[in-house]
Amino acid sequence: MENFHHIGSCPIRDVLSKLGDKWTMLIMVTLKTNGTMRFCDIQKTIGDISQRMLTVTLRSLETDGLIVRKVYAEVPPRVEYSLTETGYSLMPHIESLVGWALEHMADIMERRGVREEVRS
Amino acid sequence: MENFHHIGSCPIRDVLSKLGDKWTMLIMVTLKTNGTMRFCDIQKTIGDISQRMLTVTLRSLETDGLIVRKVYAEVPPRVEYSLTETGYSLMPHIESLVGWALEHMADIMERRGVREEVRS
DNA sequence: CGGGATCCGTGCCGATACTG
DNA sequence: CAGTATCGGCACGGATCCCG
Repeated sequence: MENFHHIGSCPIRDVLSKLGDKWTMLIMVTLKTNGTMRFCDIQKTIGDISQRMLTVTLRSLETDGLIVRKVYAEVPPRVEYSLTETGYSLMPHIESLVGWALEHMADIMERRGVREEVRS
Repeated sequence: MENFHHIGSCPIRDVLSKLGDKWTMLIMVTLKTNGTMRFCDIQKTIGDISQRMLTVTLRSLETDGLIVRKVYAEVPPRVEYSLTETGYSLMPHIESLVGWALEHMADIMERRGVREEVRS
């Protein structure tokens, strides 16, 4: 853990720019939990993701080699997504982070004041 | 690791909304590496963070109880920041994620094509 | 069913100027 | 030194329409 930043590339910036967006982690956790899934099922599981963002994020994950996209030549079309080995190797670290969140997020929310209300 | 999402709060969304922004993790890693630091030193270490974003992010981290802010009644003013116990407890999980990034980011960058060039 | 293309609002963040 | 205040760009992401 050196002082990476400031020169070329920084692993913190890299990992955050890839996985720090609104939907990437949610999709990967969903795929890890449910295994291979179809486009529509992922969308229904997450619930409030738009078609556009699901497509965009899936494409990005596929490009990065974290998920695989498998198209079946049928009508109606069927496309299935699943984690790659690399994608799978990321999950323990995420779960570790989620574990921390489950322990401390209640306190953090309380400090910050829950008077932000519903807002949505 | 259940299907948290869609109802009330989701630990993934929580943790990402708190730590997923551009500077939070960088500041925490900096503080973990260097220990107690002054405002100006943090800024110089990170290099390209603006005064505004450093202030805003530090305040947010303080509110969440991840760092402590200690003001000394001197002239010129001196303010020191350091990780709290809670903040410290987060770092191993981050380092674990950074470790993963160091192993796989090169491949990911290669896949994505480094033809995005410099851009900055 | 599983997208692609387009338009557009919001909010993050940077730049700048000023202060105790 | 360590901020606060204000303005504004621009990218992220939502809504909508269309297609094979």
